[in-house]
Amino acid sequence: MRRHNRALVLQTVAGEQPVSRARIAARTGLTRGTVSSLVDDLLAAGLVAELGVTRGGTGRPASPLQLNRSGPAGLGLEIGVETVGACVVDLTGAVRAQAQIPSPHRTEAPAVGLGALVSVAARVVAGAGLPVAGVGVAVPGVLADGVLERAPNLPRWRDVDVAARVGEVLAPEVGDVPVTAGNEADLGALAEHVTGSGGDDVLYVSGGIGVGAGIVLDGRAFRGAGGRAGELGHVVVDAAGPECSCGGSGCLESAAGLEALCRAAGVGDLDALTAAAAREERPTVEALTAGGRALGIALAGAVNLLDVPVVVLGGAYARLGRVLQKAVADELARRVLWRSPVEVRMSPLGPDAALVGAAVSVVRELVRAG
Amino acid sequence: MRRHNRALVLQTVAGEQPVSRARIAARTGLTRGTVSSLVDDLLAAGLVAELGVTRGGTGRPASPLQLNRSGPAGLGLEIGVETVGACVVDLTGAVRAQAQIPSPHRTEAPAVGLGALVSVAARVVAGAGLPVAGVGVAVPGVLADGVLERAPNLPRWRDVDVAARVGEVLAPEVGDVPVTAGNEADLGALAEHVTGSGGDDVLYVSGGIGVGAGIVLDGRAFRGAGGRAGELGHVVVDAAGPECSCGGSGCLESAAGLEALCRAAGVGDLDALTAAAAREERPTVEALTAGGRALGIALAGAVNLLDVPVVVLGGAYARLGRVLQKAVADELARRVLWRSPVEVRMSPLGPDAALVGAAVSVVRELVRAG
DNA sequence: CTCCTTTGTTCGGGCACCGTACAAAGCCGG
DNA sequence: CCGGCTTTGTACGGTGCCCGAACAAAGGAG
Repeated sequence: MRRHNRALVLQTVAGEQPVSRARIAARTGLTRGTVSSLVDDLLAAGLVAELGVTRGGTGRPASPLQLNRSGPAGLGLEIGVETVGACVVDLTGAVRAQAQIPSPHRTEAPAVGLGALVSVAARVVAGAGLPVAGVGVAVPGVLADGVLERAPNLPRWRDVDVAARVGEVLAPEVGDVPVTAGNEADLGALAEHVTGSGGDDVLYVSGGIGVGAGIVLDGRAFRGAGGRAGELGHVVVDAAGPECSCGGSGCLESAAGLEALCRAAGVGDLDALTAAAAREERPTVEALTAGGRALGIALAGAVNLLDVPVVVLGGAYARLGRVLQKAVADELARRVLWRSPVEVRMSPLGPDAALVGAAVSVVRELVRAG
Repeated sequence: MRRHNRALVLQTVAGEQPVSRARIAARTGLTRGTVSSLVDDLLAAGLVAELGVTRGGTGRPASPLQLNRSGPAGLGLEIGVETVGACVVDLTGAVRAQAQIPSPHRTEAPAVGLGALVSVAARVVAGAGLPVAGVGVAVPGVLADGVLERAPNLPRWRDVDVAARVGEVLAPEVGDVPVTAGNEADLGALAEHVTGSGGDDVLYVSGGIGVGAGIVLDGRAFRGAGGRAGELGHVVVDAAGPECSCGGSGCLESAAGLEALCRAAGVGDLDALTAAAAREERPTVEALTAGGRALGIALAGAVNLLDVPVVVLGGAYARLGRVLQKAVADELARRVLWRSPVEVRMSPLGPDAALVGAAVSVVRELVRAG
């Protein structure tokens, strides 16, 4: 009960800072006295801090409160296909330290990757100088209860209990804090939702060799009954299209995955594709237009089904500029049933979204729990 | 606070009846004393009833509680394309009275339909003999805040505030009770979820001239940010397919809508199609197989996106038998990424699902609120 | 017939919130 | 320069509601 109200107060602070005790009382419906008492708890726990600055108006100046930027922080980790990364965000969600190093997970066993993860995490934690209250790990694959069930690009990690293993190797660094693992696209969606100052419903698409979607509904990540929601890559965009490794045919990945885009544009990798897109070379523009159309078709289906007002293009897509964005937006405008336009944004976080999202998921949970 | 706990107790009774006070206490974590006090409230409100039967075991016999079948009931209404219907369900969700009459909404103004609705509602309410605590209205169209925003098959009802209008005309019959309006497919999904004894996540597809989906996530109807979620009919199943009235091409409706199925099978209407399907006539079987494949493609996309374990085929589809079900299930098995099979059920409620769902939504809300 | 088990009720104790009253601290007008 | 005004934050009694323990009730087992 008190716990609930403490969380309510904390969320109010998070939603509008700086804010006075009196304003919190007005917003939550609690009494000023009750709020004072709850705020005392939060101050003692180090979750909020008092500014002390008394910028005037009429009446007694308020004593403004905000989330404690030196308080407990979240450590985000990412296990990419060929990299590991780490970042620390404070309670406000601001990134305080970040680093990334290469790590060949396709060829090396998980133990090697975990070693790399520890080293980069240690550096980042030391750099930030904040107490770590929890760890989030982003992984490109399907998780069930923290166990990696399916990860096409991380074959040696199959059936690894990521959360548990990371917790073990990281214990010397950060102590015995809760570790959660999440899908890369889901966490990317969360990051875009939080930093994007967007609404409470976002469909985030992470482009890469695979195409995954993260869904934020009503302000929280939606993972489905089995934690596997968001597999957009194998939506059918052309029933007559090529066979796919998934057993179907005409999947989105075959038309708008990174490999298909590179092949159609006649370039070797994402960097070359990005450069060619920036120069607006003819075959690349055509390839991106065709891929964007396919993506738009798949997204239109998802938007019609979920009624989401904002679509964010992230991952590799974030680097491919306006040609892609326009093709997607055109197709959405044509196929979405309602007239209020669906907004198509390029991800401002780009390839860091998942990493930041992993860290943000931790502090978000801290704030939610009070 | 007390309200919250009262609701908790009521939901426990709803989840497992009959049930003793002591068992409720064990389940909820409250004290037996507290539960007793809360149950007294619920008895006074007429929401639960005491059975009085004391079937023995060891120890003092319990006094079993269950939802009051004579207590407040929900009135469900449906405005179909050419019919109006009404039904009353008691607190347990059991249908206590039901009726349907024709009403040509395509040609007549809403006022005429409302008149028909009142007459059928009055009959059903009298037949059930229970106090009506609320009204739910199912409508085949997109609603925003109770206003019918888009309803292709109900052109004269456009922009009508269904909930408000129904509330006005029904006030003499049932008094001043809350009226809510909902999409037909959403309410159908709710009904299947509640009666189907299924899990908390269901994707319900209502086949007809249009194809709509109702989504139940985590035990509650999901309507999306703008209340328009579930438009499955215009998912693309074949980019090269025919143009559609929605502006796109190759939409599911063009391949698996009722009109397409009839045309492909060479029959005139749903009744003929149903009969031909029952006789397993060759062209009909082929038409249903092709339609079922298209439906399966669209559903696979939705399932991959939402990770829903159960798909229910309802509306007209409920009458089309195993041929359709098999084609859908085959396509789902092929295209859904995870190996745990997606269950494909035929709706047991059939065409009544939306009507029952409208009534169920009312009592569900009563139970949720305590 | 007596004991035992389980149920439902009753009664003090305490926690948390509410309402009100009061001190604090800066603006504003004379 | 100073008193009123306004708004903020704190202190104190009152109340609602839940918990824990003790107690009466009601039937089965030996």
